[in-house]
Amino acid sequence: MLVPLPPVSDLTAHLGFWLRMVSNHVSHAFAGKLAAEGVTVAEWVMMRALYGKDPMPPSRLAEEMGMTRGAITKLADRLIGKTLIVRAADRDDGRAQTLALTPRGTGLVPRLAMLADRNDAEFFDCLMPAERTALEQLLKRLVAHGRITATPTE
Amino acid sequence: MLVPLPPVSDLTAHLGFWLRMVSNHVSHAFAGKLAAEGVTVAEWVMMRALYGKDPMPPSRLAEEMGMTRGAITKLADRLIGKTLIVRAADRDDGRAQTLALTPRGTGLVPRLAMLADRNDAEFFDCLMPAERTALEQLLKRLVAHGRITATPTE
DNA sequence: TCTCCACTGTTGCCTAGGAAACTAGCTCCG
DNA sequence: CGGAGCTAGTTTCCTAGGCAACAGTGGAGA
Repeated sequence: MLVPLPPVSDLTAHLGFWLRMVSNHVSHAFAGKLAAEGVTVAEWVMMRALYGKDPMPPSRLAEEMGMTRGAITKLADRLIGKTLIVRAADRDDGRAQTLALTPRGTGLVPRLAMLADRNDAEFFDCLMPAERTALEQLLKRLVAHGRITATPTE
Repeated sequence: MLVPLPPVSDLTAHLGFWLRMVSNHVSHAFAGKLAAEGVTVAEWVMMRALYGKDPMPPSRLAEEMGMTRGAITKLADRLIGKTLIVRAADRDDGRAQTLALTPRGTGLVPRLAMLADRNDAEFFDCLMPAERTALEQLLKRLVAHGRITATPTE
């Protein structure tokens, strides 16, 4: 005789499920737009982090982007290969490096920012202004409550 | 003489940014809890999809989970290696396979579902019931508007 | 000054998933 | 009934990131 299975909460019962579903989709769509410019989301985030700032050590980027230093090394290598950023030795500390946008990289950032604006509009313009605000406030509350710090890249 | 940089919208100006920030964090925390049971998020989603259902072809799982068939093959291989699911040849179609939970897999699903419940509570219990509802409605509206279908795993 | 330890960045090695080529079986149509 | 094309799943190659070991440099204390 068959024992009935214990009831199990549905996947869709979790807010985390819906959050991830929307987030994945929005990010994936954005990745597609960036790909047309030959850039990945992680590359965009790094370039945006460098834009308008002094040359920055990789360790700082690792912290801001929530990635390991190893991953930053490789990500930087790729951007250097595309001549979008440059790596330079730190003047004072023989161990340290700094990363900075090239002119070409600097010129690209505003174009990519436009794509980000457009992507956001594409998904969130269907909400009323008050709803957008409500969503933003809720998300920021969750960030604060969960002590969430890193810039998302994945 | 230095030309001032064009102003560029801040990363944090986008709802997609906050969405991803929270989503990543929630999922990462969940992944940590699952890891204690020796399971990944993708493995959990596959097991949950099989729970209480008839044996299912990989192609159907690929569709539901928003992954390629190739990825499903490998994911299934891993779960088979852990004796949590089994693969069987389809009775009628010589090409087709079916996947189904083993008794051990079936027994594990409720334990994992508890972890999912707990993870959701950890992040979202700080919201008032009305706020939870509001967030859920907004996310579901976005899903509907963006024609989003696949179960998120990444 | 020399030694030990901390810190910075880099380098394998490993995992996970996508894209596309490939195999095997099915189906339809001549 | 035989071949062309379709379909299901697998396999291969590639990318991206984490982890951990590593090398080189700096700094503090004996």
